[in-house]
Amino acid sequence: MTMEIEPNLLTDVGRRLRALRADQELTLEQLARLTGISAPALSLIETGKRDARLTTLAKIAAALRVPIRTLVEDPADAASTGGDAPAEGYDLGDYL
Amino acid sequence: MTMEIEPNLLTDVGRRLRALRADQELTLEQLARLTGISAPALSLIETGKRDARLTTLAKIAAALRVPIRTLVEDPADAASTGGDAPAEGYDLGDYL
DNA sequence: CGCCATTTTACCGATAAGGATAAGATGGCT
DNA sequence: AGCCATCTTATCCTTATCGGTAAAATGGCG
Repeated sequence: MTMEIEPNLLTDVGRRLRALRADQELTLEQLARLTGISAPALSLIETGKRDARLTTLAKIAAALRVPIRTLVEDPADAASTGGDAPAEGYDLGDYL
Repeated sequence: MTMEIEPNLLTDVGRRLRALRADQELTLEQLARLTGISAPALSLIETGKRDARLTTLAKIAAALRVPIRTLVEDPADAASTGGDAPAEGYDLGDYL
């Protein structure tokens, strides 16, 4: 029951990224020039095979003119989480 | 006015992370055990000296029980961006 | 079918992430 | 002042990102 880091995180981010790029009708080559990130690297990220760094995601988000949040999080999930509240009330016991 | 990749992105993320950790009164050591990320690595991220990978941020967010968005984006900025709309209407000309 | 754009995969080299450990800072406390 | 917890910085090591290039899939379209 040890909640392990959502194995499809990278796949989901990749799917969203590809959808956004498709919306703006950009090729990997074009997005590569806009971001300074090579097309092969973008391909790996879109297919969920690469664990991109934060600044890499930021460059992509900037080029696509969307907030980073759009790449990183499922909009539906963002609503369910309520707002921003730290969740509170769960004790770590003496595990620490 | 050419918005260049926000040079203080890492610093901002670090500040938010440290604030969240302080709220839950966790030491770097404790967060390190919760995330599997070493305390020195966490320190570098919090001080904006390290460009963490997406899965690293995800592990931290999970341990702190907040959505990744909370670490990555300023809540004020999230409001100003409107919602999620791709911004549209800006032509790349024949730059591509 | 062949061509061509787009994407994927595979290599290379440089740079950086991340764990481990240990050594300095920093700060609070008696 | 000393002690102690916490945080920072430094070093070494393994592994991964990322750009570049080139080669292989993939997919239209005539």
